[in-house]
Order: sequence, then structure tokens, then C-alpha cells
Amino acid sequence: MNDQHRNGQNEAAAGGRPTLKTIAFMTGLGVTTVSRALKDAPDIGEETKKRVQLVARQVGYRPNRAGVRLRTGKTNVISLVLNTDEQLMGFISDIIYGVSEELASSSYHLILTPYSSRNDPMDPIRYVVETHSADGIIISQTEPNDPRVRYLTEHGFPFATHGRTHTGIEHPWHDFDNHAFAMQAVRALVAKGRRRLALLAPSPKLTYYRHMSDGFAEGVEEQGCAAIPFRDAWVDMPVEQIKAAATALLRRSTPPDGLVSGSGAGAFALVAAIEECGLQLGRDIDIVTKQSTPLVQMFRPQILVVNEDFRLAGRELARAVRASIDGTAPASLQTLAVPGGVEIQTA
Amino acid sequence: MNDQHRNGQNEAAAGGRPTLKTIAFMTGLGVTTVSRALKDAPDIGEETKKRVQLVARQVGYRPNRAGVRLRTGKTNVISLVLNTDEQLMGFISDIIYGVSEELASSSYHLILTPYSSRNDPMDPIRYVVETHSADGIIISQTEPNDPRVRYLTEHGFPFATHGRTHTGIEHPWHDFDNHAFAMQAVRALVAKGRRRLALLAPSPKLTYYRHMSDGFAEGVEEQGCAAIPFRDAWVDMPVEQIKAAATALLRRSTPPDGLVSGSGAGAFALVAAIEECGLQLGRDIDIVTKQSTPLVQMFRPQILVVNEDFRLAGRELARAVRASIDGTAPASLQTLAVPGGVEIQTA
DNA sequence: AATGGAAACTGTAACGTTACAGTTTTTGAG
DNA sequence: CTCAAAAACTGTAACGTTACAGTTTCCATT
Repeated sequence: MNDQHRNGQNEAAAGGRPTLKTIAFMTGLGVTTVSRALKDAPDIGEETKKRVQLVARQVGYRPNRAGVRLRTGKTNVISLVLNTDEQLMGFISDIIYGVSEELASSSYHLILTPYSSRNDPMDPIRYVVETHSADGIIISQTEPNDPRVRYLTEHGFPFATHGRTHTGIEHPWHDFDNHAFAMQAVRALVAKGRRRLALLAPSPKLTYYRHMSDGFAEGVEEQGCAAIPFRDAWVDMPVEQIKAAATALLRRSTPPDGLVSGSGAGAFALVAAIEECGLQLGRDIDIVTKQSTPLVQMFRPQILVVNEDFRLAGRELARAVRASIDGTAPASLQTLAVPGGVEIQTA
Repeated sequence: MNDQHRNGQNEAAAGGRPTLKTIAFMTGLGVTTVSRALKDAPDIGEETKKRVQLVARQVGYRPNRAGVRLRTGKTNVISLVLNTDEQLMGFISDIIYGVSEELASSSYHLILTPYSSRNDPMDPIRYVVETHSADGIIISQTEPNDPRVRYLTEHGFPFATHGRTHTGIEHPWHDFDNHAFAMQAVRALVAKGRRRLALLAPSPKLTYYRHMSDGFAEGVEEQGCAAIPFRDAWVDMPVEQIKAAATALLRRSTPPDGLVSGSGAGAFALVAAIEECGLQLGRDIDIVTKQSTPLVQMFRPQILVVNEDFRLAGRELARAVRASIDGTAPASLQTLAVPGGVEIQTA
């Protein structure tokens, strides 16, 4: 048995990846001491710490994640839960990049947990919690009364949502101020002389539908202009359908002369519809749209844009879950991105 | 000691997540037997297997990943290595979704390993291999003489690349036939009466630059038309820069009358440049572009498109790494997506 | 009745880590 | 010089799994 022990030490020192045992053998210390020295524990001598840390760096020691995870239960993983049905949700990659950026300097890995609308959105959440396959979860497509938020809160599982809820639960979130966006949009259109405005809103089941609709209504009220209902299209529909609905809207007896688009992709559909109806952007009608990449704007300089930074959203969400895992109170992990105002291209 | 053992069993049976010990306690069998019964080992009785599997299902047993990983070294993770500097690389999300789709029915989790061009692209690869944080790697942005492919092959680490290499190494890959795409594009433009063609190609450092350029050259040769060099812009530049370069190209004394775009985003820049120059798409000039979402086409129906399915790419890549992990020979894990031909919108 | 062997099952140890409960050494107060 | 206590360090066990080397049971053969 003693023999096996020594054998083990030799093996560790010789081949493969260094472990605590390797460093213990090299420094002549016990495995426990090495472990504690590397975490800067108070009951280890200063010189010993220095020595251990030096050797660890020299041999390129990296803690074995499986070992840590098995012993402590900490996975060092954050799960981003995504609906993979979405078409052309190009901004998702920006959120992912933002999250990655923020996690790069930490010990966390980013894992993607996909789900399809064909299944219960709760499935991936339950899976992560039940198998404890991550230390925290990031949720997108947040709904006003999101059951995932309830479930995670009840289970005391750290998470952050992209978008707020109306659950009355204090939880970590990051959101873009869509209320302010819509108001800014209405004001900009009115400043351009537009009086009959329509909004291409998000899907009514998502929280930010309310925010944007309310902001729009409030803007219209404030500016004393008319709101033309545009209820048969949402930003997350296929663009062809949006275009068709917008074309129908523009051919009504009292068409809008100002449009607000809740997404960059939606703006393409609106522009296409406008031009198909023989109207000219900037002369007959104006659009204010959110954009995350400068595609639309480069294409039709007349379009008015408000930038939404999804990388920032990703970073903020990652920061929030991380802090939540570390025990920070939810109330202080809520951030709202304020739109920078309507941009007019001066080309 | 015996006491502690029994205590352990009780705890397992009572609270928390079920383990092999829980099932062993419930069935009255040994932990080893349960483990082997669940993997359908030949030396376990049929009735016992049934019984164990029934109980396992009843209690919702899921093997603890950390335990398996620590014992066997198998991580059940596949790493997708991504360059996070890319702007508007919207198709990345489709690749991710494709990979997710394919992995959903397996035991694999998808982990994202990001890197920035500011660092060595080898860093994330070395990290994954050295810490064995995944069982396989998926690489994008493949280069002709990609050092990552060499490194992974030398280390016998399973991987698959999006795009081929010219390393002479037989490795798993999935690629879109950009040679065929470019030839189809040239033929379609010539069929429209265009004779002076220019290509907006990928970055010269990527493998598919050669494929597309060669296909374009071959098409031009075959059709006996002229190739106008367009060497100061690549598809992965910011769209504004592409637009500027394209505008300059169109204002030369001998401008092209047919354009081929290697990416959907590039097509927007080309259309913008064309219209800024007062030209009309379909009358003065034509474009053939790759597209992955129907944005451009809906917008300018005159544009000619060839569809590239990135979800398919993701699925194929996931299948390839998976098979590679299972020991399948690389030569049989190479798939080429053939472009479906140039589509003309008949609206 | 003895024996060989197949079938079915099990205990032990180990993967790498850390919590816990020590043990040894040093220091300082009396 | 004694002794208490602080400082520095260590061994053991356990997290959940599986490879390996048994052990027991039972049946067919001689």
C-alpha cells in the first residue's frame, strides 16, 4: 500500500498533466498544504505560499475541473438558455460574444442550453437545476409572468434575465429601455413633421412588448399625434410576412406617414414595403428603427436609427449572474441601458 | 466505519439527487452491479437489468458528470472555438443552432471557447487540449495551412473544421462548395448578358478564398468574359468599407456590369454602392450573392441568390466531431455542401 | 459425489480535489 | 524553565463513478 502510494507520486511527477500531488511531491509538502497555499489560505506560511505558487506556475498547474466539481459541487459553468427556432436573430451572436468577453477573465465556461418552442421552455431550466450542470443561468426572451423566473427563484438558483418581468420578484436583469426608445422615436418622427404613426412591436408575449407599446402610446399622447394600429405583425415574424402586413397597412385609406420598428430586421421589411408601394423614404414617410449592426442605415441613409448594443447586454448579464452566484442581492443587479437618442446620418 | 457506510446509504436514499448508491440501496444490489446494469453489460442478469433500469427511471437517475469525468476522463463536452471580434457575422448563430440541434439527442454539452484576434488563435486550442476541457473541437475560419489542424492532428485530439485546408492532412471537415458557387454565379451573370464581372471575395487568409477565386476565374474563362479585379475589399470587412471600395470600383473608367458577393452582408454594401452611383439593379448591373437569411432578396427582388445553409453546416460539423471521437476514420468524415443553384425571385 | 466452469454479482481502489480534525513546531508569557 | 497557545503543516475521508480482480452460486459433466 505504501508502495502504491509512492508509485502514484512518481507517476504524477512523470507523465501527463500536473496535479496537486505532483506539486506536493516536488515541494516536499502535503497535498492539502499545496491546495491551501494555492488558495492563499491564512494558515500557510508566506514563504511556503510563494514556493508553491512558483512551482505551480512552472509546471503549468491547472486545477482539474472534474475534481473540484465532484468535491465542491461548483461547476464553474454558466448556461445560456436559447430558443433555437429563431430565424435571423443575428443579435444572439452579439449577446454570446458579450457574455464570452465578460467570462473570459474568469474561471467560468459558457455552455449553451438550447430548446425548441416545440418543447416546454421550462425543460432546459429544470434540466440545468436538477442535474446542477451550471452554477448560473442566463435567460432571454423574458415574458411578463415568466415561469422560469419563478422556478429559479423558488429553487434559489442564480440567474439573470435579458428583459424584465412583471412577476413582482426582485431578480437580476439587464434591459434596454424600450419605453424611452419608443418615446424618442415618436418625438423624432413628429419633429420631421410626421403625424400619423404606426409601431412594429415585439411579440405581445414578451415583456418588452408592453414597455415599447406604452412608450409609443405615451409619446403619441405627448406629441398630440395619431397612432395607427399595426397589430398583425411583430418583429420576430419572418420578414416576408412583416413586409406583406406593412404593405397592406400602407395601402389603407389612412396610411401612416411615420413608422417605428422594434428591430433592425423589421426595418428591412418596412423599407421594402414602402418602396413596393411607390413611396419614398424621407419624403413621403419616415422610419425610426432600432439597429445593432449598421446594415440598414448604410443601405438607406434616410432611415433614423437608435442603436442597441447587444454585446453590452451580454456583458451585463454575465456580470449579473456572476455576482448573483457570489451572493450579491438581486436588487443591485438590475441594469437598464438607456438609448443614446435618434441618430440621423449626415452623409 | 461500517456505521458511516450505512449512514451514507441512508443519506443518499433520503435527500438530494439520486446516485448509483441510491439505486443500489433500493434494489439491494451492489453499486458496481447497478453501474453495469445501466450500461447493459453482458455479465448482469436480464431480470436484474430490467429491475435496475426501472428503478433508475422511477427516481430520475442521471449520472453525475463530474464523477464520470473524473473517473473516465470523458468530458461529454464539445467545444466550438469562435473568434469574437467578428462584426455582424450573423450566420454564426445558425452554425451554433445547427450544432445544438445535432447534440441535443446526445449526451454532449456544447461549450463556447472564444478568442480574440488580438491573441494567438492557438491559445484556445492549446487550452482545450491541455486541460482536456472537451472531448472534441469544432473550428471555424479555417486557413489553408492552419496550425490548429496540425496541432490537433499531432495530439490525436478529435476535431472538425468548417472549411477545408491545404495541409495534406486527412481530417474531418464540412465545407460549402465555393468553387461551384462562383462558377454558377458567373454563368448566371453571363446568361443575363453581363460580360465584365467582379468578385467580392473572402479574406485571402481563409481557405475558401482560393476556392471561390478559382471558381470565379474558371467561370470567367469558360464563359469567355472579362474579370475586373476587386482586390481592396473582402466580405468580412465592415460594410461601410466595402461600400466605399465598391463605389470606387463602379466609378472607374471600365466598371463591372456583374458582381458576385461571397456573403449576404456584402451584398447589402454592393447594392448600396450601386444605387449611390445612380445605377439600377437588374437594368444596368446584376448581383449574385450567397445568402443565409432572405433579407437581401426580400429587399431587392432583382438580386440573384445562392442559398448557404449554416444550420446544416453546424449539424454536419457536430456529426463529424462526434464520429471522430468515436474513432471513425477522418477520410469518411468530409462533407461538401453543393450549392443549389442560382435562384431568381419570380415575384 | 466430485469437479470444472459459466453466470451473476460484489468489494476495493482510484480519478483530483477539499473539509475537517488533527499533529507538530515555534513563540511568548509567566 | 514550564506551559499555553498560536502558527504551520498533514492525513483521512469523501464527492460519484468505473476498472479490476475477485467471490459466490448453480448447473452440467464425469
